[in-house]
Amino acid sequence: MTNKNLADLILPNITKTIDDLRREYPKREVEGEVTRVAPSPTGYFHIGGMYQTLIDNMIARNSNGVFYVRIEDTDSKRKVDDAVELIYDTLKNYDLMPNEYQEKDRIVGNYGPYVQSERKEIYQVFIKYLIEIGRAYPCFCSKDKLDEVRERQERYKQRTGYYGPYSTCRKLSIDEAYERVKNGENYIIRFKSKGNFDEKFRFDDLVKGRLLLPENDEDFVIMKADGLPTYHFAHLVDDYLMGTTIVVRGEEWISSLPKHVELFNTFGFDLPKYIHTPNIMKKDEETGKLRKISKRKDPEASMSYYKEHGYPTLAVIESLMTIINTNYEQWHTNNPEKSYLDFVYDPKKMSASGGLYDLDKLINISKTVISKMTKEELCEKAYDWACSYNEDLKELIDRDRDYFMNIINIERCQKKPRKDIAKYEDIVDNIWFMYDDLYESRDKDFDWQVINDKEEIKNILDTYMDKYFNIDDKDSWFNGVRDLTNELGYCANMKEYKEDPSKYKGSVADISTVLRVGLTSKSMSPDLYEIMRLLGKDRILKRYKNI
RNA sequence: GGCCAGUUGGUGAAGUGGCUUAACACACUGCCCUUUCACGGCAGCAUUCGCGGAUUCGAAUUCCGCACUGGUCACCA
Repeated sequence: MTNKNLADLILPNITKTIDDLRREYPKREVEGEVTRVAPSPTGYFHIGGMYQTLIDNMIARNSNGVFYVRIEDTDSKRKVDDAVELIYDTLKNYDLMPNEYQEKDRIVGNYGPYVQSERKEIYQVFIKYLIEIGRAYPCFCSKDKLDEVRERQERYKQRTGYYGPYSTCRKLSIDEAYERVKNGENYIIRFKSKGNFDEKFRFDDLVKGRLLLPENDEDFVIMKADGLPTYHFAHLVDDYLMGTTIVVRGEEWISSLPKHVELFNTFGFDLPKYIHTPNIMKKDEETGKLRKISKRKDPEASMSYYKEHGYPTLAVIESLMTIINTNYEQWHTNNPEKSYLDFVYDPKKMSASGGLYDLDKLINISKTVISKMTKEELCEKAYDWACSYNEDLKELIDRDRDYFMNIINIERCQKKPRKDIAKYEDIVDNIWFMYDDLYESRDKDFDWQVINDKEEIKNILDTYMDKYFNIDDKDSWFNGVRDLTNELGYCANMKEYKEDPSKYKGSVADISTVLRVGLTSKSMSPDLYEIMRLLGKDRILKRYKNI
């Protein structure tokens, strides 16, 4: 009995060789880097995935290379329906569609299939070869037995794992292994390691720099009972065949790097370059400590969070850019008119430690992004969002699109536009008082600030309506306010007022506040004159009289 | 517990032996501008770079030890 016999027994249908596959997937002829993002279809798009996608995309674009998506669905237990759709929807939404991918039955690119479950035979060609040369073997150990061994290792403070003296099935003779497979015993395939844990090797990571890691000596699983490969093996086969030159993945993979290195070396394949990205951290509300952002505890870990709340995609991208490359913000302020697409990513400018994802920062960036949009652009985006997430806003825009645009346009067309909207979700709360029906139905807490006396408020509003009402143009309107201020014994000039406040009942600021609160019920609003102009005389008078 | 990595203000961070009295941005506070709020402008916010020791004329930067934080140790990726 030979290894060849064993390989044929385990994988009888595999007739292709690695050379055949090499001919089917020839070496790429691209000048730039080949990157990939490899999500698992678990029905969840993690912010860390978006972060990596951005990096992959930039590297490929900057170098004139290729960026592709590979769906890693070798874990049938975790697979979720429509998850692949969610991945591509998110990528499209952020305008990050790759050069090569596979969506439904459509394959774009020559290195597919880009879904791992459809590549089973390809992996098995490599696995069969390994069995033939005696570098892989079937393992019949049960889960229970493995657990027992691990417990014993822990008890005796040994390293856990299937290595050295613990790799029992490795010692089985070919004849015995052959018989047991033939008899229908359950098994998986393990890699036969030749490494020595006490020997270290150097490894250069593009972000982490030089690492010193122990060689792998574990006979880890490469093919599961369902015939699909484990991540480690799929990584080898796919990234070799698909010609990946830079692998971008989370730093949790560093500890399995020795396995990958041994695998690549065994086949004599060149190792890709690696970027191990730091984890995205968050401050825990309860303990006050930093921790990895969590799928279960933190809604903002999911990309759906940003969509639901109506953050512009550009704002999310830019906030991620600030933690991807520490010099991004500087670059952005120096090149305000350029798109983030023009930025050249540099792995050396990436922090090696975990970066904190700060929602406050996102809000600030988002306000700036929205303030730079034209009214048409904002209206369109807000409307798209409202169609799925906010009936009220959709209704307001449907009712009168121009009126809506006029409202959001207040203090927009100036060198430093107003920044009061961070997300589409905020819009209704910002403008409801511009609509009579909402103004009638909402609970209003008139926030009068300085002048609180009912009689005085009535006096101010009455005098204003009688004598000084004028919204023809901004100057005459303001002059009216000034005259009103003087007549009632307040100071119309802020400088004079500040020199000696005791000489006056108050200032033009106080009068303006009364006019603003009387009209909007809020002490904070965009430019008062613009609001008045949009509302028109009748509606203003009606509201003032009702107070 | 073994192995690997990280540790600079409230936060993201710049920093690779003297240009650092530690940049810049967010947050916060104050002032100014402004008819109010916001926007904007200015200023304040780490006497100090996790702790201890060593090297050096000189250390956030180099070396050693310790502490803490994170990652990993699956037929999950």
